[in-house]
Amino acid sequence: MADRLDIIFAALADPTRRRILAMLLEDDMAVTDVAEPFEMSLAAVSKHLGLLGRSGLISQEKRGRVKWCKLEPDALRDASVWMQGFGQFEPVNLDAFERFLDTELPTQTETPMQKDP
Amino acid sequence: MADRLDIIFAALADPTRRRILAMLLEDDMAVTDVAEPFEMSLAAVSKHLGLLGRSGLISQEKRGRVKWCKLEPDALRDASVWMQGFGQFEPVNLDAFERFLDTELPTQTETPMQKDP
DNA sequence: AGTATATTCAACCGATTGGTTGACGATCAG
DNA sequence: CTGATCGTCAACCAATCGGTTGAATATACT
Repeated sequence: MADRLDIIFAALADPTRRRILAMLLEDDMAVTDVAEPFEMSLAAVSKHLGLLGRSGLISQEKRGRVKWCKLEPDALRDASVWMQGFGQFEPVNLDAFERFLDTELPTQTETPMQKDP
Repeated sequence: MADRLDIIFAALADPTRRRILAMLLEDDMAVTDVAEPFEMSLAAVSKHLGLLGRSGLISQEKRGRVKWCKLEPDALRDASVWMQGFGQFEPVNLDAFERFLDTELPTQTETPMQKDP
């Protein structure tokens, strides 16, 4: 019964999940690496990833014993279109985007993943 | 503790609330008139409106005994900017907007409000 | 084979959500 | 004043959410 938009917006309504999406914006990641910077159990993050997967915002592909998580920005298009329906505001704002990156990827002082030696 | 984006996305995650927003896109409305097309109690719709008000997506102004609800599309800008951060997709798509109007304002066969005699 | 790593599953918990109902305070009309 | 209308409040309910823990499964390493 739950509409696709219901699921997408609900998925976006959690800061942990938004942070995960922002992390995946930079690169595909394994579940364990996604979980590393969060102060919660791996199982909790796994649940978040499951929800994101069901919403279509990410895809997950298991290779060997590690499950790779990949951002699927297309899934945001529906939600974006819906919001643009109210859009008296301008489409893209690069300044705002830079602030967005600063805000959503705050203290990336430690590098949880090692892909660039 | 809940971030502004949390509240906005959570507000958008409910089909009743999205439909209310789409209704208010056409015109300001009183609470009772907003509630009319929904198959739920007035109190339930009042709660939805309260949540939308707290999220900033609408404003409410009481004039006499009727409380007028007004869309505040500016509040969507934060969320929109956040989503545009993932935006490989084009900013505005008018075709999609037309489909959006068809989908979100489905059977407007009856006119719940009488403002145009 | 045996052990370590990656991930999920299942049961549980407290808090929140979306809905109901009935009572209630304002405000308007007669 | 009386009565109808507008809207919220309070208490309740079932379902979902975000988290925990411990066990289970599957793959890799040696």
